[in-house]
Amino acid sequence: MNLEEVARRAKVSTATVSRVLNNASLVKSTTRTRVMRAVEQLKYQPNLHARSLAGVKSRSIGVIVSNIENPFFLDIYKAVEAGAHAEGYEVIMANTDYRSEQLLTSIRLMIGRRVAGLAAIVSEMDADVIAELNEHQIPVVFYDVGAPLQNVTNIRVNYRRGMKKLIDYLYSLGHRRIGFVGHHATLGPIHERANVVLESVARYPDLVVKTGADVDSLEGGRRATRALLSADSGLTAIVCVNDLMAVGAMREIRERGLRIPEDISVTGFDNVKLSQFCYPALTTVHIPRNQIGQNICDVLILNTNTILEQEILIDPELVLRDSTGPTLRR
Amino acid sequence: MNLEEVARRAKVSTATVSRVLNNASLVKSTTRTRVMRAVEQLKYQPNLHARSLAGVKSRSIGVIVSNIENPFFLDIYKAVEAGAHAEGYEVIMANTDYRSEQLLTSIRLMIGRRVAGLAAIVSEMDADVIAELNEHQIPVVFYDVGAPLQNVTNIRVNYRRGMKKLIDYLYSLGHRRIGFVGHHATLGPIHERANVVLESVARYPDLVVKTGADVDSLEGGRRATRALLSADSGLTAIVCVNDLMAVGAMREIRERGLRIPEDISVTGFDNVKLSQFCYPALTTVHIPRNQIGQNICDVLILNTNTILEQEILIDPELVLRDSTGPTLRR
DNA sequence: TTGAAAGCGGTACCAG
DNA sequence: CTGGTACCGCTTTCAA
Repeated sequence: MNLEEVARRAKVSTATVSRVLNNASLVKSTTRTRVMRAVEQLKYQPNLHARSLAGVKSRSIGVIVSNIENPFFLDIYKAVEAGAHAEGYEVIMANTDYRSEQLLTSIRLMIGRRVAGLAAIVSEMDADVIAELNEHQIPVVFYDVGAPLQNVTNIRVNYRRGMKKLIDYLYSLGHRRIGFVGHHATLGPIHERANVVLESVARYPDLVVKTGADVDSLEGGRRATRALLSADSGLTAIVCVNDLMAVGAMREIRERGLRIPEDISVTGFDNVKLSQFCYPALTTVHIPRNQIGQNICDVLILNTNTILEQEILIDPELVLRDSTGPTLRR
Repeated sequence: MNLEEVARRAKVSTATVSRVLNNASLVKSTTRTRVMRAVEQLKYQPNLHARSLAGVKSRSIGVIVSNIENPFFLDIYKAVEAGAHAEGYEVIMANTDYRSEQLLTSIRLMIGRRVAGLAAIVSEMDADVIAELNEHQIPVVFYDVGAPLQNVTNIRVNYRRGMKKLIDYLYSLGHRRIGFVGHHATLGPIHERANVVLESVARYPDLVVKTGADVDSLEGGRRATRALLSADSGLTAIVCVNDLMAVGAMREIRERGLRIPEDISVTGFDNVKLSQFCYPALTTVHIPRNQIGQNICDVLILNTNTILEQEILIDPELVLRDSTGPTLRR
């Protein structure tokens, strides 16, 4: 089923059919309806590959995320999709599961598809990946990683500030032995969230921090917490790298017969919807996913980046709920 | 950046470059390496649109879901993706948010992309959508909807049985006033899950059922439950159409100062991971998402459907946890 | 207002 | 083993 068949049926040339379909230049209304009817009858759907090959400007952007099971990434994806659809763009999603070879594969796939722009919301990132991306013209937005470069925009959240607020708050509540639950990708020497927690030991000499990590999931949060509490039963607070893992952490704590927050406080990060619906509701730090998604669309589709090589900085704020409280233990 | 540039640099023809890239027919190893080097240096990525246009068999399948925010759909998607990747296929995802115009749009997009197969995991479905799908040759798998047709496979879960088990269990616990929380798409006259609940009134003459609905989300579950309890504070159990909404329901119940399950029992459906991590852990019905995803791949990629127009039936089983218990109220 | 034809970037068949 | 070339389906001048 192709243009030619439609053209034959409508007794016009393929050029005319094409014109009608792209409601472009003047076509006599009688021929137009004739063509429309043929299209209708044949249930013709244009071959999108041929269309993009023929040199039309690409009408799709790519979004690569580290873990689509984490609502944080899903929210950003959905925000991008909403913005893209509003401009008549399609978005192609890819998931890396924090594996950097998969990131490379995904990037190549996107390039192969000739997307108009690419957003990489990932923690794993090699220098050569960035280099490869730079070879191709394509506009890119990085979140949370990546160096400023030609035609790449960096969106970063000031995790440092967010984490600091969290730690200060816990310290003021009397917590002195804190466990940090991360996932493997957050434990590299580059990663702000874990680092801030570790560094706060310098600011508070009487503070003790233990760190643990597992995969980024409910299960992972639970396992990491189990390991942490088994190794040090004196912890009075568990700081999690994100809300998802925090919900897993709470599960483990409850299972040990401990109360939250009376025995142990728990904090998350991101402020995903789930953090309001779990029990107890989670103290966390809000990351504006919608805004991030919108920024991505602005840069990739509207080209609203007045300055290329731009950096968008977001200052996250604390959200106090019921999973944190003063220590009753010493 | 195209084949020709690579060919020129390697001093061979485009045909040869193509051969090397598709590690096909015999190519002298010295030329092969020469080509490889050119590809490497130019960081050449083949244009996938051109490639599929050139008539190679499509290496991608489409998956359309009603609500990607509901982990149930996400799990199926991921299962399909895993199976597809194992066979070297890509999967393109589309989300309808339960809107049937969006379903039509998505289907057309998939056809336009010339996917090798299409899975529609959706509740919303018009007859004309099915008809349109039937015009094109493409193999299709429906979940939960759709009539048997040429080259379409239907996967269905015996919701009837699952729901019956749930209701029987609650009845045996002493519950006589039950609220059902659905989302709009489940309240049509076609929909098994809601129907079974309604029909059970015939089996148990002293049973009273109230139904409510909202959007398929945590929030929706909460709002629907709020409406239900405001209208009838005598309900002793809330049966939810899925786990996501059940978690929302539990939130509302707690907020009213009621205990689960002492005051009100709650049930979910699907047995998503979250149902084990919420508090209290949710009594639910297990739907094997991995198996469904695998079935989809089998049919769409491996063509393991010996009989076309096949129907795969799944019998779901009850999972008892902590959100249900005997009624203490009358 | 419409048609003919030249690509777009690959693949694969046919010669050599 | 390698090159030439005819498509694949659509868009877009250029002419008529």
